[in-house]
Amino acid sequence: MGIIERKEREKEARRSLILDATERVFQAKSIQQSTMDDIAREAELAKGTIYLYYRNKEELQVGIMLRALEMMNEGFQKAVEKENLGIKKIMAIGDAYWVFADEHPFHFGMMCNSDFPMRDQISDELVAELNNQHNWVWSLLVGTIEEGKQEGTIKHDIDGFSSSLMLWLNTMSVLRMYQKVQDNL
Amino acid sequence: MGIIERKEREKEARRSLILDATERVFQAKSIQQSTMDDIAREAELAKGTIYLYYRNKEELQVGIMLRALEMMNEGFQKAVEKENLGIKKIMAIGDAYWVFADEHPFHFGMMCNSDFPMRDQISDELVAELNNQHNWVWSLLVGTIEEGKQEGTIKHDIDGFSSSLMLWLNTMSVLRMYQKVQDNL
DNA sequence: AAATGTGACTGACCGTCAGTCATTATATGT
DNA sequence: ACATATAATGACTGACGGTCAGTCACATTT
Repeated sequence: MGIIERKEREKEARRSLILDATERVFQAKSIQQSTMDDIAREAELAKGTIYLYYRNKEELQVGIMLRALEMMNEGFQKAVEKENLGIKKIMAIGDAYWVFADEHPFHFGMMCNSDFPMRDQISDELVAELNNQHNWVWSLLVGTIEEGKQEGTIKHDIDGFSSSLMLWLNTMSVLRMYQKVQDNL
Repeated sequence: MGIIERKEREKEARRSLILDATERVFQAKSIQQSTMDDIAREAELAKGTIYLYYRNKEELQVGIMLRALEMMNEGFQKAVEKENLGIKKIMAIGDAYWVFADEHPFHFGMMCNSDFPMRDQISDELVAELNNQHNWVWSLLVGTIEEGKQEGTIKHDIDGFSSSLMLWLNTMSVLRMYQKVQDNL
């Protein structure tokens, strides 16, 4: 049945267009200030239609977070592919991180937004996708550190898990704060 | 005229009691979930009365942020007083920071809340008080580093300003992220 | 001690906005 | 052409942040 598949594609396209509109509105006003009516108007749809594709405003927010994560992970993937040695790969990921935050401040901001929506108001699918993306980047970090240890470019006594955690926490949070400080002055 | 002064004191006490109630409500539910009616009920006042003391919900939030900053700065003050050498003082401040985040997680969370209210919705007095507290802790850091340099316990080629910034960004943001990660797992 | 003034306090009310649902429009199958 | 299913709509609802005309206890004046 090609019809069902076509409908599926169309539905997916709609979802994407709605997210596009949401991004534009969120970027123009703040998230708080943006209303569902704004988003509906921007998407050229009735408000009720939005709710056929996203359960509530928070799902829209998570949808954009997901996009941001995917964009960043893509950048990581490319960064890793360019290098051969584990230690170089880790450094390339670090660079890609800064580049992403610099080139896509809006998406970076969305990605590490701290007033994170309650999980139970979000559809299981979205939560699962979020977890997927998080796991992917996580195992990339841990895996690359392991790789470096095998090659000898990273010391053996370094624990992949905890050093990934520290790397992650540090860059993520410092960048975020730095951005915040820049905004306020 | 003692009456005016008494009224002034009473007004200040009310403000404080309202903040107490707000803290209890914010702690029980999230900030978003808390309604002004909740706070009024908790404070045993009519909703309108709250608005005689605070312009809006966000001022209440800032009020609590201020309390948190004051608490932390007090801890810093005590930490500094216990030590003689500049380098020791800096380390004592670092310890005090961790202790504060550990012992007052709610206030710590409020203090570095990222969905910071728009400044123009907040009374000038509150903004000024916030700036006071920020400046105080800032000059404590920079001053202490200078002190250490004079004594020779901190290297001369260290720039007080930028290293304070890095110290601050690092501890503040790492701690915050760390707390967040702990919350979510 | 009566009249007048003050301002802290109240809670019914308003505008806004997230979210719903009965109705209408459109596409598909026979 | 008709029946059925699916998609889209927008008027409506309820909740919430914020307002304001009115009340009342107490201070001040006459």
